[in-house]
Amino acid sequence: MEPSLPSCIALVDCNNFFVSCERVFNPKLLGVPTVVLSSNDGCIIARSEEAKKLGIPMGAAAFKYQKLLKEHNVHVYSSNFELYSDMSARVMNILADSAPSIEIYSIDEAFIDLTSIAPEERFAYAQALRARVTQWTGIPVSFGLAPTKTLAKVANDIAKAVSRGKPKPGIGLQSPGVCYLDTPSAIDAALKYLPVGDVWGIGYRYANKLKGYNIHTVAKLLTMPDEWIRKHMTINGLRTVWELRGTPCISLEEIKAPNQTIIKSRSFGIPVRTLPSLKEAVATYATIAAETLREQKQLCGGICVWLQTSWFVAEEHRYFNSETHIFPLPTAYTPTMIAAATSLVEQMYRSDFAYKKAGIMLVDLSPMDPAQLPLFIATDDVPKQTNAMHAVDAVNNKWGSHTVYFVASGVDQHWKSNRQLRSQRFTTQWDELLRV
DNA sequence: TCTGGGGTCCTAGGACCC
DNA sequence: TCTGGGGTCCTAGGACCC
Repeated sequence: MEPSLPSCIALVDCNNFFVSCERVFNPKLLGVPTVVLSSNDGCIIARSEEAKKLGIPMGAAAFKYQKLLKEHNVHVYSSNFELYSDMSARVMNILADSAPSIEIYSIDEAFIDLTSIAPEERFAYAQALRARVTQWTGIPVSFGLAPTKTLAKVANDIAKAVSRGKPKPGIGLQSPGVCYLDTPSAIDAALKYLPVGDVWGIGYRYANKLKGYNIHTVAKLLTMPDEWIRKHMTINGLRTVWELRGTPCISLEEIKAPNQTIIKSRSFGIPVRTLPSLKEAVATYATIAAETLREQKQLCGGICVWLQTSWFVAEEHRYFNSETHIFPLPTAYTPTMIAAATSLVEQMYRSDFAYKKAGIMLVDLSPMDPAQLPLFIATDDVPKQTNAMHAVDAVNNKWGSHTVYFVASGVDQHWKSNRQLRSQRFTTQWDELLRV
């Protein structure tokens, strides 16, 4: 008899999440090919099953598939992150209410720890929870259950295959959208022919490198000695391998660690050539970054700004530059950050380029409370600044973001990203509610 | 042949994830 | 014409300290 496994982690993954969100509010999209584009309508970042069957790859440049999309009447949407974030919160709340403990891993994925549930009840538990999420939110989800996070990812892929009508006979317990790798032999069977590149933690570079050593499947990878893995794939690769062998090395993080950096960057809807427009853009990014910073109750010690042209122009028309400003006093005060960001843009700006993108990064973050104050710098203004930002945030939270804003961000913002194909923000804006 | 030993901090580059 | 945005971690090497 096989011994019972010590731990059980479930990976819950929303199927084709952004497309599924659109479908909740627009049922005519059900069963027809549908895709969602990235910011600035650049890439295809979510595809319905029907769209995948047309051969549209993940991350494809939208303009390259224009013709195919039209020919097959594919429904195309700009991304609507306000909607997706809200739908994500609904899914996560249901999971958090039901599960013993949860780590929200990304906008469409969560790990939950089912170790405390009796092994013989876990499969039915997952089926019931899956049905509840779909019934309450309209979002289809998949559950993969296994002793470690990395194996739960593998199980989740099988669960999705079952949903598509392609079960893998003899590998653990399976039903549409649920797979439980419940025994060592089920795990062995799941890994036997699995390509190494399909494993969580092994990207295409490592997959190529492994191919060079004639290692194509996970089963083969697991025969390699620890020292070899450590040498060629660092400690992270070794953790992945141990996880595949059934030993948990990546723990469930129930409490999200504070960000170490905050990045805001966007491509422009049109090529931007003038300094004032670039300054407006980085002032806008500094403003929204500062909002995120204050939301997280953090201060930043520095700001890094970059400007760039498109990568897809002749080399002599390419330009990238970045500069960092260190604040003498860590801050979350928007005007200070706008001043620093726009002054860095002035330093880097060259009039002979067409800029495609700019961005800012807040670095050296520290907690707002208790703040580490310097000895030799006057801090008299800090309480006033804190109160002012508190008031601005309160107004914008109550009456909608951008109710009060800094004129440095520009008024018409003609450089803004394209997103003409965005659906309504059905769940977060009163004037965009679904009409029946 | 052999050139002291033990540390910290920073940065660039490379890897990964969604 | 048109190619996303936002994150984390590890390692090697150099600068610098006593």
